[in-house]
Amino acid sequence: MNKVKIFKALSNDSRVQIIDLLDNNNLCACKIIENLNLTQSTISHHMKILEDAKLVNSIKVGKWRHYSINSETFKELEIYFSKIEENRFITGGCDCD
Amino acid sequence: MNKVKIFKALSNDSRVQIIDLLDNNNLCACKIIENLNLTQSTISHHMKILEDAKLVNSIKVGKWRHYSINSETFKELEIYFSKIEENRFITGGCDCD
DNA sequence: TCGATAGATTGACATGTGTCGATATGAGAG
DNA sequence: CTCTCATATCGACACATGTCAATCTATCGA
Repeated sequence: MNKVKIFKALSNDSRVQIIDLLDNNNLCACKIIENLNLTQSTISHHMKILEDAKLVNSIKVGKWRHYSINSETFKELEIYFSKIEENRFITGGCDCD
Repeated sequence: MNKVKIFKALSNDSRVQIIDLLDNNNLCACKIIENLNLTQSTISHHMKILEDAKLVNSIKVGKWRHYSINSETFKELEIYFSKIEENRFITGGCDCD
C-alpha cells in the first residue's frame, strides 16, 4: 500500500466526489461525467489516478468501462487509521533540554 | 471533518513521516526537525498544515511547542474508510444504453 | 534589560497539478 | 469496411505547493 500515492489521489475534491459516487455503486464513466461538472478528458484523467492508487477497479465492457471501489485498499486504510487512533502516548513529552 | 483538507495534508511524504513519528509519541518541533532532512521553516510550514487539518494538536510549553496526534480525527477517518470498505454494490452495473 | 534560542512568517523560485480543447484509439452496428 | 460513440492521450496553460534563506517574534536566563 503506497500511502502517499493514495492520499494524493484523495487530495482533490472531484476525486473524493467520485469515490462517494462509487460507494455502493458500479458506474461507467458516462454516469460519473453526468454527476460532475467536468469534461470527459478530465474525468478520464481522474479515473486513472484513482486506479493507479488502487482505490478503484475497472473492467472494460464493450465500448464502456465500469468502475467500482477496490475494497482491499479501503480495508488497509481503515487499519492504518485505527492503529494511529488508539495512540498510547508512550512518551509524555519532549526532552529538548 | 473536512475530508479533502485532511487528504491534502496527508498527500506529502514528509507530512506522513511526521504523522508516523508522532504515532505513540509527543514531540517538540526540534525532534521532528532532527528526524527529517528539512529546514526549520519547512517543518513549521508542514506542522501548520497538519494542525489546520486537525490531524495534530499542539501546545506551547515555554520556548517549545509540543505536538501530538489528534485521535478524534483519526477515529473519524477510520469510520469513513470502514463504511466504504463494506461496499454492497447495490447496483450491478451501468445502464448506459 | 539584553542575548540566546525555538519557532513563525515572508518572499522567491522551481516543480507539480487540474483543467480544457483537440485528436487518437478501439469496439459495436450496419 | 466504415460510421459512430465511449474512452484515452496529448499539449498547453493557469494556479497550487514544497522548499529555502532571511527575518521577525516570543520566551527564558543572566
